[in-house]
Amino acid sequence: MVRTTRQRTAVAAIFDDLEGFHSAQEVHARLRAAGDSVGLSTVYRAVQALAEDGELDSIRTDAGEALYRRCSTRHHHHLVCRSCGRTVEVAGPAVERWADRTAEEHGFADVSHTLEIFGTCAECRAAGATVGPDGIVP
Amino acid sequence: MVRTTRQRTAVAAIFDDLEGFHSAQEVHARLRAAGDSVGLSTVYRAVQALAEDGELDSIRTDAGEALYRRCSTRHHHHLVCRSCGRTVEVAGPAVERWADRTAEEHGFADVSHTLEIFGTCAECRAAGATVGPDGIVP
DNA sequence: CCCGCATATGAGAACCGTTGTCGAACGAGG
DNA sequence: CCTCGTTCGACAACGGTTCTCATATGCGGG
Repeated sequence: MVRTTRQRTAVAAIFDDLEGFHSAQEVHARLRAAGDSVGLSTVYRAVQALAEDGELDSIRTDAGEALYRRCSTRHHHHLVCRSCGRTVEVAGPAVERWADRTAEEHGFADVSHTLEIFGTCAECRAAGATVGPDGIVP
Repeated sequence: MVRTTRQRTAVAAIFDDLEGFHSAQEVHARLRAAGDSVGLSTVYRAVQALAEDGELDSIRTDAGEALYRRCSTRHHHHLVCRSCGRTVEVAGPAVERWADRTAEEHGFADVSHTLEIFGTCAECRAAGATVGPDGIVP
């Protein structure tokens, strides 16, 4: 049986006030900062439980860190600046349809997908960030 | 300057004999088993270098482990079975164009993207893998 | 309203993939 | 060959995540 505890409620509440993706560690820090301290293990358990219940969406960074966010009803993706990290939410219904259709054509069901777009934003280019051909910032 | 050493050659060679995605640790174990021992750090460095040179493709599992495989020259994405890990390469020129155009509309340059599609393949469904709404296999 | 007990918590350790360190080995151009 | 900068590799360190286990606490039944 699943219990509704102070801690679980607190973790869920954090995501109500937050846009975008956040790590378990960040949630833990925010709770601690708010004086509503919750153990780190508990935060991990809570975000995992929420993700399993479909209340949170999760992605993994290149560094292998898991990030979560409130699952918005509208599905969208992220356009991320490699240099300053600024994020723009973009929606692409065509991409969704393409992904679902492609998967079904190969006999796959329960289809989901992850899509992230990376680039250098106008401001960072203007600021003279020299970027190599591989997008590596020296 | 980049040197061609026994170790780098050995790592690259491993991927010639292998289909699909494999972890650095697995490569290390295979080399060791073949008697052609290479240090673990070296394997990590080698796969990273190969990935940067575009010779290997990399993805990250849900568990945060990095997997690599020989990359075909054509840009493509992966359709991965959540249950058995089988991968299918899929190409979607429309998606590429959409991603580039969307990024440019927001003033981003040097655009790249990552896209992975997950689902349950026909065989795994037939094998009776009961899959929850979130794709969690019990 | 209270009990019993299964479930949840939390501090810390363990875990595991990955990355850093540094002296030794080695490849390539001279 | 020789020299020198690159690479190797054993090992330690790191960071995110998961496990452990004693303790605390919802919650349904009495």
